[in-house]
Amino acid sequence: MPRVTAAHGQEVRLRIVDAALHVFAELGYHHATMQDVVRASDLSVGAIYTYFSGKDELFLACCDATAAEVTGALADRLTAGRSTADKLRIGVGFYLDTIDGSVEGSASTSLLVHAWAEAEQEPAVREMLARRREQLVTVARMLLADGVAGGEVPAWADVDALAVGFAAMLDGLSLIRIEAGQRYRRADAERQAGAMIDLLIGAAGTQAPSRS
Amino acid sequence: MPRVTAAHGQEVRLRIVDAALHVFAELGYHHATMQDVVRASDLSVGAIYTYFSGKDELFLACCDATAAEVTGALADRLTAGRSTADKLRIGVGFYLDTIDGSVEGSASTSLLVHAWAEAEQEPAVREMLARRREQLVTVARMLLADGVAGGEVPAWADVDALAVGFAAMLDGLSLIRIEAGQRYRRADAERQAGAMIDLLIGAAGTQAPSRS
DNA sequence: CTGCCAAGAGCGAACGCTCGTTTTGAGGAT
DNA sequence: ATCCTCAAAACGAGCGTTCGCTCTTGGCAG
Repeated sequence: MPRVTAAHGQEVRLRIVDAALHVFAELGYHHATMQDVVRASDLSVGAIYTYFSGKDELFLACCDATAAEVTGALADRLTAGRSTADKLRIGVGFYLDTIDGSVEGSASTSLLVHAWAEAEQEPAVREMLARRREQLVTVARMLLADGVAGGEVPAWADVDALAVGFAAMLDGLSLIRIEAGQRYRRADAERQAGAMIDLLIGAAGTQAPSRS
Repeated sequence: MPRVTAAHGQEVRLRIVDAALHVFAELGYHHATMQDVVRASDLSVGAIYTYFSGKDELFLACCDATAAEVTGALADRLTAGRSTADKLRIGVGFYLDTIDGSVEGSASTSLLVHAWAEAEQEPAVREMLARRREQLVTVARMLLADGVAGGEVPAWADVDALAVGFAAMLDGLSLIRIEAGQRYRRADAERQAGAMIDLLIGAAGTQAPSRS
């Protein structure tokens, strides 16, 4: 019979994940040590090992936590947009927020890039990324399909392909953010994604180009 | 006065980099050990340390080597295209080749993703990535500017922003490739990038959309 | 052309250190 | 008194790197 309630257990788990999130995001998976997590969480080694089997499981829990949080919040924000172009811009804005870490509990990009690096070695990480991808692409596809239905996006557009391409661009922008370091300006990223959206909207009502 | 020729030194250096390239690409920067590199190169620990000051310098040399090789080969291939759409498609095709490792001496994506992960901790890695980015974007910008001049790309397009966005999408596709693992199909990636190109070409001759 | 010799390339066992994990014992709630 | 949780010390594996030795090389004297 456990001496503490199950709720308390969840609370401690959350506290650990939250601490680990910041540590992993700042130092990266490999440079971060369990001691760092211990310090950040104000707990002890033993406590962490009673809740997580090891560093890798902890890392996975962090990734899962952010991914869930982010996709949930995205759906909320999208309801605010009226036109498809609006919603796309809101979506981009939100994604850039998560990059900055402005979204509650997510230093998401700094974390994700380490997940991608680990993905080749750790199937569990890869699966987590694949789930995230599916959610991201699904949202994009919905938005684009609505746009086609409303005549805002050209009818000949390959919606499935564009959705993936769009999602890819967003992740690519987050890589650029890393490369830019201090020089990163959010407005630049917004303009770059916006240019793509303009292309989408601007091509509405045209004929499909011939593949020469 | 060196006891061996400078040419021989370069040869050994190349041999080490080549071996390290494969090891890093397969295992990742952190999981790869110097012993792995030693085995792959058929040399000894000492030999490697006479040519490189440490693991990090070796990794950087690998990144530099692929980046240089890739951008060089890209310029070659682009001369084959006639229209801007053609050249863009060739560029995309080439990029996807480097992802597959079809391009000589580059398992480039598997390597780059580890570079991105390290970039936050290692300024030298970040600078290397920034250089690569500049070259990539420059090529894209040139292509797009030509397209505008030739009327293939809408005159109102924000060429600078689109060039960055396009480059971002390519890197994003390589992340998707990692996520997909075995399920990756090159044709899919070609279609996704192609859809973006179609958008660009399809919007030619239109008016700029109003920012509602 | 031939043999000699220092300089430095190549080698790999050993080192020291870090870090993930385990273990043990104290503390507190029941 | 007892059981559970947590803290902290200790462990041991694995890593990058060093260092002293051996072997090879290429200029050079004869």
